Amino acid sequence: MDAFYVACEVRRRPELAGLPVVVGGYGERGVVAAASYEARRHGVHSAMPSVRAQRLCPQALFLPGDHEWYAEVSHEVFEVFRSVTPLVEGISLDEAFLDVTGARRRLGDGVAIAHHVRRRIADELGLACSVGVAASKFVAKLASEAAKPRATPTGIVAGAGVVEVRPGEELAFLHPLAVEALWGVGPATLERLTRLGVTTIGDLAALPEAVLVGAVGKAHGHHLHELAHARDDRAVEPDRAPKSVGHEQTFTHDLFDLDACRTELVRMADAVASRLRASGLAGRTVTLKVRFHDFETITRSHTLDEPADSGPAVARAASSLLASVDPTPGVRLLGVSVSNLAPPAARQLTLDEASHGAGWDEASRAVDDIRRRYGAAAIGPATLVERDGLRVTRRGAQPWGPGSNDPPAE
DNA sequence: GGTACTCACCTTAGCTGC
DNA sequence: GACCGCAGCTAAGGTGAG
Repeated sequence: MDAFYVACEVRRRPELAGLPVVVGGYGERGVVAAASYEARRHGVHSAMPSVRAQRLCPQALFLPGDHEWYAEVSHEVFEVFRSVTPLVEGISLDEAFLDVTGARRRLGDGVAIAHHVRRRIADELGLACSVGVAASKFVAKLASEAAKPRATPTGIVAGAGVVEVRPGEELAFLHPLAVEALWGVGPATLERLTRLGVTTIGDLAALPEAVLVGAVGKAHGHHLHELAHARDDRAVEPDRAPKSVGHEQTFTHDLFDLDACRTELVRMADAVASRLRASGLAGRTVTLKVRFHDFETITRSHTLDEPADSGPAVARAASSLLASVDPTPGVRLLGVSVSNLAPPAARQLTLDEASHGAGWDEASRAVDDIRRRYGAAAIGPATLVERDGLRVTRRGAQPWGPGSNDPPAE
């Protein structure tokens, strides 16, 4: 999808069309989640600190972002995808791979299907998207990038909408592209590749695999070598099970004492556990993430004997990990995640569990029920009520940094 | 000077059991 | 008993995508 979050905003507020619009966290620590092409003309792009975006484009309209609305629109988009083929692998709210092999008899070749999907999304949902057509996932992904509109300082250049890379033409398409266009080449890998004189995918393809492995590691090196030669046989996987569920939050002001940290952890653990139960999952490994004032980030993890899916059980594990952390330099971010996921075990409580509050299955179910009826903020851990009134973190409530729900006056 | 949030995957190191 | 190799697990950190 093209500038998806912005497009969602424009869909419900058509007067925003054609304006420089930025969706994201607005506070001092917020970042840009999406920018309209008009804002991109001024150099604004996603993941840029909002403060900088505002300097680059003072006339831009900053919107706080509404994750629930975007998820709703995304659901409609995916319904269109699934009406074309059941083989849809979602990458994010606004991107997906479609294996259309089985739909070709009904709808025509890949390019015809691409136009069909674009037309339906435009007509039925009022949204624009770009489609790449190719025999492998990563070439299709790069082709879709090539199909998108481009913002330049002088204006917005319309994209082709659909770009096809035919079998046999992959290398001619790939090799002139910058190496950082490849999936898996971020800032760290790019620097290592640059030191080897690699700037294009063609340069990468010319490099012996052993040299690449020496520079970026075995798995990564082999993977990049394969991609540079257009070898990618990964199938479209429609039902990928999640491997971890987590919550993290950057605070408007740093925290300096363990009690304050613990209160935040309880809130996050509660939110994570609630999502685990909603997915019918539980997890054995609890990981605490702490980012300090100077951006140094540490993680501490512990693997439990039994999978946990209750707020108190996750909070207890996270809190005991927190005990080894010195918060006095200032904590800007805390995170809790649960991995090693499996369906919750039906089990007998041990005496220790019963006395330490692991028997929360029934209570958790009741909490879920109340939240379904009365909303996420209707009930939560007592610690939070005592401390600062009940605030229950929902997924996406603070999506792009503190202050994201408090935009400047328009 | 300024860096969100969520998730996946890899690497390395240390430990344990055989 | 000490040591080796190996597999499997855990912990911690790093990297990357969207």
